[in-house]
Amino acid sequence: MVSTPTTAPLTLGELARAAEVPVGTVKYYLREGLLPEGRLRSTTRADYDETHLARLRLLRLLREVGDVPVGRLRDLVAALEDEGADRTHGSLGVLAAGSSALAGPVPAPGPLAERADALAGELAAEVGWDDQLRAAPEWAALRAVLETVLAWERLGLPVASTDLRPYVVAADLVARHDVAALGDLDPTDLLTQLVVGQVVYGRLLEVLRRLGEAHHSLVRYGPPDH
Amino acid sequence: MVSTPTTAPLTLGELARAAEVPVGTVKYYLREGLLPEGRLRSTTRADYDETHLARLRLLRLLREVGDVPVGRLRDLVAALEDEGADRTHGSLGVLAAGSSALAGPVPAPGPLAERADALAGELAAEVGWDDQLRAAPEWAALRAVLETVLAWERLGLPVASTDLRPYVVAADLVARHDVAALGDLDPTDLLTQLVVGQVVYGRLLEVLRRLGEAHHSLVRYGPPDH
DNA sequence: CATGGATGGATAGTGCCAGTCTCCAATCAG
DNA sequence: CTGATTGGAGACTGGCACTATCCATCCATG
Repeated sequence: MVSTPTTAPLTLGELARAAEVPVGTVKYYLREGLLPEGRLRSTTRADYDETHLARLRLLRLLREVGDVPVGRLRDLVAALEDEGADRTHGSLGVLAAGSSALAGPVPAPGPLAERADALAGELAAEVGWDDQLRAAPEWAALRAVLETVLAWERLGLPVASTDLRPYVVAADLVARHDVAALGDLDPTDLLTQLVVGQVVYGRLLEVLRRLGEAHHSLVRYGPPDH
Repeated sequence: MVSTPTTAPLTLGELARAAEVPVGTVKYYLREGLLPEGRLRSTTRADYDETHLARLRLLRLLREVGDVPVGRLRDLVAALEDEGADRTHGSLGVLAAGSSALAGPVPAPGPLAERADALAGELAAEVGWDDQLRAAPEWAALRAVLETVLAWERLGLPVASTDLRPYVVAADLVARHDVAALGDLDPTDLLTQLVVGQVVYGRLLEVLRRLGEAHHSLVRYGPPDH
């Protein structure tokens, strides 16, 4: 259950230094339960190992690159840990838990829920996504976003499923690749990989899109006539 | 320069009600300069028009859907306004200004900058993006993200340009569509449209990606064996 | 015409978040 | 031996995005 450390144990200070994080922050994460406690060797000495270091690095990555709030990190850590304990869920269960921990709570359905849901259905059909997904929390998240989009329709946002097609196609392309890239790891590492991928490559996609827009504007409007 | 209002003027309270925002918040935006002042009609009466309403709605959308911090909204507003005044930039100029206001400041290059830059070059070549882009702020943003990705390479993140290909392809697909969808509006509206699109469809892309991952996990791992 | 409830404007205060600081007694390293 | 570190608990900070409170008008209504 507890994997055997293969390297020399670290003190809190060393741990902090190794991850390039202030000691105070590490203490804070410990307090918040984001980082499991070290094995206490005396009143003033506790041992941490490379699993702590990996966890700490993960936490920092998610905070710095992904701006993931500490509260959501806690949910994520919960998913990570009760995976270790409880194996009743398959890989999909872990992934689902982790993914929805990252996504956070979904706003309640509003007045446009119906239309949003129908639109979501059209979009999913566009790329042949499974109908079972309608029960997933991700579906609810999609519905929520589509509601906002619909609310803005009257102000000029295009919203027909054909207007949105490129987004689903792009998402499907990326998602297919993401899942294919998941190695055949044990569920915990798999979850880590998924989360990191979602956050880091999410940022990547964002900046690539912006750069792409810059390129295509250049093509359409010509170089700046300063 | 100042477009003529076509509807009856609003008082601050009416403006707030129309946008479903607390009056206090509107006052706050006024203070922060996010919203231009109304035309003062007496000590206790100022008139606002539908341009104020549109602006206010835009601000709320960006904050609520996009989590855009108020500071960046200020930059955005600056881009919006000095577009009105100063026409020396073409459409591209406006778009660039708005886009980088949204993106925020780019972190300084680190030790991996060289490799990141080379990688960025390979990615751009993959989809035939213009070389001039190397000078754009978006390029620097891409470099910054790639640096983080590279920093995580040793911990298992794949990073070869072939691994990243799907992301660029998807980004190009979306960006091409985004730019094509920009109407032939005057520059200010164009900028608004770009910004809204970047934020709203950015969220959309995010949730679609998650849903797509759920679908493809389902395909790969089968339904949950609860 | 009086008057109660806005309104514009200025200033101060709130709640939350993510750390950071300060102490402390215990203990380790030189 | 002794000065620096450590783990641990608590209080404190700074930034952000609002809210709340005041106040001197002012306007709309009866």
